[in-house]
Amino acid sequence: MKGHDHSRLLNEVNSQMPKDETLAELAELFAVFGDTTRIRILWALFESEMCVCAIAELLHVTQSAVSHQLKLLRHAKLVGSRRQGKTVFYFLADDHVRSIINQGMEHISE
Amino acid sequence: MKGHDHSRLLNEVNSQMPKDETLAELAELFAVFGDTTRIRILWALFESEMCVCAIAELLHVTQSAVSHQLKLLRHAKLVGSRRQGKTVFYFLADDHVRSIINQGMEHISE
DNA sequence: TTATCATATGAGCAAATGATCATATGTTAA
DNA sequence: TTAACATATGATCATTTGCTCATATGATAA
Repeated sequence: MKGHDHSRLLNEVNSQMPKDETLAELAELFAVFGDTTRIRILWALFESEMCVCAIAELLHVTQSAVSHQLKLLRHAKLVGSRRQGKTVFYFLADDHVRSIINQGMEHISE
Repeated sequence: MKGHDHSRLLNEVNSQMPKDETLAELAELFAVFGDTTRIRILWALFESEMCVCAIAELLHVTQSAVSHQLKLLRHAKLVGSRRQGKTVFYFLADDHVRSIINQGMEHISE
């Protein structure tokens, strides 16, 4: 046998681990938070809903870039949108977004 | 002038935004959570501290891969380590890790 | 209808990322 | 000291990611 024995610990820990599929989903969710542009978009929406071009102006990035990132945020169900004439307004989907970001802020401010 | 006017909203939102540097730090933190291998490592450490080779065995990944990822987790201050003889034990650094992961789990289980 | 504004999206590219392999470092026992 | 084990790390490579450009779609007004 190679290395020392961990079988007892491994069994114990293994029995408490969620399915790999779940953990992959979780990682995917956090990956969405893991980009400066997207974090800045989310933070902007803390304050109020905004249309795409306002977000682009605010962050000094292309409309295209914002639109691409909003697509990701939508798929992760972190933001919702409503159309009003030509413009589309985006808003935070729910309060998990705030909670998660707040926890993150607490961690880095130490 | 191009597009419609947002100056009032932009000023309002802008005044509430943290520094770009802070937001970048935040994104970097979440990026660490944004990988399946690292999430699985963190989850394993929920249960108890573990040495590198035990983690590698548990997750069926190379010792090298685990070691590289642990380095990232250490730099993000998500895990700590202690040496005991030849083996190094890793453990969760604090409870923010649990809170953040739990919030994430809540979001995806809906 | 056409023109214009607002947003979405596909293609292409440069940069970042995660795994592997080989090797280095650190620790203990013989 | 040497041998064996445990961990760390540098180099390399394939994949992923985020941006830009060009263009498509959607909506309104003239």
